[in-house]
Amino acid sequence: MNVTLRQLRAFVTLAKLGSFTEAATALHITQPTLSGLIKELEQALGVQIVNRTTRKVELSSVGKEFLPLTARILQDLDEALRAITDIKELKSGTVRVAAPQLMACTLLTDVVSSFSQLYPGVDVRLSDSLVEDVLPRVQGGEVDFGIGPERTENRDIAAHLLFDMPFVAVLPQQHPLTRHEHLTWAEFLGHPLISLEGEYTQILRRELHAASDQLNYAPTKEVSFMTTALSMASAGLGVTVCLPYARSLLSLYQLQTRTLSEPTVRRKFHLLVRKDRVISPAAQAFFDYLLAYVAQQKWGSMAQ
Amino acid sequence: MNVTLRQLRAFVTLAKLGSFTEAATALHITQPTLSGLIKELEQALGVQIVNRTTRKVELSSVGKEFLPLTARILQDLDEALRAITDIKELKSGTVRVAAPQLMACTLLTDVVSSFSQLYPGVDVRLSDSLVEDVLPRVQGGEVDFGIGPERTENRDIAAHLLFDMPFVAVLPQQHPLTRHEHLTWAEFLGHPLISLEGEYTQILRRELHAASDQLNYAPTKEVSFMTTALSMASAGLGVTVCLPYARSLLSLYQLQTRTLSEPTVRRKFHLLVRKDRVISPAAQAFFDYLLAYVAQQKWGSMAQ
DNA sequence: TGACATTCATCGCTTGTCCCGATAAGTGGA
DNA sequence: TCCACTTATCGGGACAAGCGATGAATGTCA
Repeated sequence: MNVTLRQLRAFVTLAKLGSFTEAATALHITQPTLSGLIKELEQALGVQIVNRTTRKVELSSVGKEFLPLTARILQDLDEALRAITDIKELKSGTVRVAAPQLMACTLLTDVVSSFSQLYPGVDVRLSDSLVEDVLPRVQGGEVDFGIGPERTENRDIAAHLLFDMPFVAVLPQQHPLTRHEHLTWAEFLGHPLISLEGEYTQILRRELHAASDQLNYAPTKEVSFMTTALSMASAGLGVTVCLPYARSLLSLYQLQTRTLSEPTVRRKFHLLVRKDRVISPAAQAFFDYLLAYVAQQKWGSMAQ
Repeated sequence: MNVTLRQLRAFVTLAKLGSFTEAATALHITQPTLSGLIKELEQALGVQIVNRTTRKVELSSVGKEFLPLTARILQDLDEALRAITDIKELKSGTVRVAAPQLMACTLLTDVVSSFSQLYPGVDVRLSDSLVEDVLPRVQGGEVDFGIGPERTENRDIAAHLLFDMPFVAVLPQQHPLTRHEHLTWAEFLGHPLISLEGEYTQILRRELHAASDQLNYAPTKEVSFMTTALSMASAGLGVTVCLPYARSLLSLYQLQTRTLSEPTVRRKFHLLVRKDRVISPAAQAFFDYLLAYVAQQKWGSMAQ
């Protein structure tokens, strides 16, 4: 016979109320059942812990030693369950998200700030990463999920489409091109161009070239981070292209955007989650919130 | 559905071993049973705590939070059970005994010292009391049991006979009476007598007088404690009577004892226990030990 | 690429045990 | 000595726990 939680609860309640009948009522069991539980507990312990006559119930000396120990155990258990409930109900918890630097400082900052108002107990940790670092961080379990552009299929990672949006032209205020409501790439590429080092530029150049031999995506300046590119554009050093999710930063720099067509070049971004992991309730909530947030944005109208 | 200890144990073991099959073996249950236990626990908590595929088992983020809490609870429970076992096996525990002062410093000191060698973990606390304070201390629950002379029947207190022994004469060395092997009260009472104040003397006088008009128990000195009386007798200030259980003290004072007859006056001492209480294993052990110790003494041969 | 080995999940079935109601037994008070 | 009240015991019915068999998923090796 083994000690059970029910027996311990019975014992503590009995000790507190000093009566089998009352304690049984409090525990929502019958008095014979409680009697049996205490008896079982005493058998399991091998010692009598309650001195009882039909008139009086009191703890034996062993029972007096045992009571605080059990009371503490039950209290700790309740606390543990409450901790879990808090996590479940998003009163506490942590979400770790890896996202490219530009997204971290624009879209995600917006989302995090409104999510945090809704769930003040949840700690959202943004890991602003290089694009190529997002996937490893998800795979390594450093973060609950990541956000990244399209990737080759990965066995371990599930990808949920977050958005699919077209590149827009980014122009300083008063730039001649701002006179046009819409731009074509051909019109746009005639101006000094700031772009990013690496894949970003190469893939874009390839796509444009594939659409038309005439289109030559040839940046005059290349920097590492889009924030730098935007800053430079704001200073009148050139034009650049980016995705409309960076809206908040664009307006901060007082930059204008225009849709770019012929061709329309789109980028998909995905939420990346490890398939073998169930993410925490907080992470799940943020995940859902992010999807809903993005869904209600009208990126199409971003060309202001 | 409620959380059970078995579920928690299953969870902790599973977390430690990282495999349902292994953990099930360790817990001496089958794998499907363990599977069910974890499922129940997750249902009870309302959250998934283990991410599992057929190839890998690992804790979810919630599970990682829950693990230390449950591990601690189980550890505390084990400790509590061990504490009870220790008490049961007399590796720890406390005995509180109330006894008259003379008995505390003689018989009981001897018993306690040999009992303590046998059960070093048990703490025996002697409460050396006035004879009339023993019973109240037992009744009030201050002590596990008491030792006292015969009393009127008491509803709440059970009395176990500890011993029944005759008064002996206590003589300084070289006292003229030591020449006799045995004494009669008539011979004895002819010498300067030291006795105790109160009931002790009065009852004795009454008993002797009832046996023979000739016997007049008339102390020349009265003190409060037998230890004082013995000390005075040792100094040659008179003779006194006491019960042979004080053997160790008598030999310390180098006092001689002689049996006293015509009449033989006896005193019973009892172990006094509250009827409504089950005493602790340590107290029970000491109780038994004391009875056995006394039983093997040959008080009759005390007249050296 | 496919068969195999391994591991966890699911499903009936049996066994046991848990709890309840009824009732007995014990105790203090009138 | 009876009554009121409290705990202990007992028998039966319902429920659940655990087992074995089986299914499903996944990594491995030929």
